[in-house]
Amino acid sequence: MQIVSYNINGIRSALNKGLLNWMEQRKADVYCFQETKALREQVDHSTFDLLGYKSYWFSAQKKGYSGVAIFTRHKPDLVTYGFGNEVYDEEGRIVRADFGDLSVISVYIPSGSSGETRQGYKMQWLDFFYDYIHNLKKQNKKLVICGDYNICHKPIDIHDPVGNKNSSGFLPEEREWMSKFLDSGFIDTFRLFHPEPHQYSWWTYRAAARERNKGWRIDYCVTTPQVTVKAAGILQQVVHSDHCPVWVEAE
DNA sequence: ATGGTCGATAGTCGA
Repeated sequence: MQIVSYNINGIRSALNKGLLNWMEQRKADVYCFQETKALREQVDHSTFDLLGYKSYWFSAQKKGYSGVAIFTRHKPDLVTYGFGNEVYDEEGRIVRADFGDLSVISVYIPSGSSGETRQGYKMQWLDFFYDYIHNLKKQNKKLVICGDYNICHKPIDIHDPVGNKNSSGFLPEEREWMSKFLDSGFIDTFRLFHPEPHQYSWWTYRAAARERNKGWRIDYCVTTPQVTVKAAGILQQVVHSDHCPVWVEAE
């Protein structure tokens, strides 16, 4: 299965920029979207239907904010919306679809960029997410955890590691969490195939960052070792958002 | 230190 992860920064905006045409050409089996910023009923589904995609949405309680969705050409055996936790589910940040023994997750990890309060929330959220994934891993051995992690793991993953040493998304405690998470039995599939630098998935809209490739790699397709991973990549030329899509070919 | 740019929304707020 080809699985694409893409923070689309508002699905209605991305649709206006040609998201559907791109999906039709790409023909991925599963699209994991983050930051849909809409309710399911705010989007016209007729063209998605024609393309053969069904979608499963988990939106935030707050209008126009956050939200994740999975679009798939294959009918899932099971879909779960959120963690099943009242507090951590308010912002619509995780949805999961199971295809046979393969569990595919679309996750949008909180940003801490707006200040200390949100940074604190992010770190708490990360601890909760870690436990959720480890519990899930006991039952479902084959996990593909796609999404916007809002963390650059290593200096190679950011254009200016020195200048950003105090920036949310590249703080030591966030990078340590990412190391702890991966070391606990998960694979950053992109790095498995691509050791080269300057490979990013997000650029600020400010200061022409994207054309100068002043970016961050914060979007990941992470798997358990039980998943057979044939290839992985970043689609930097695809522009409907301040992020670009990342993908993995997984069985 | 500030502001630079977006999307969704109706205030500004969050990223």
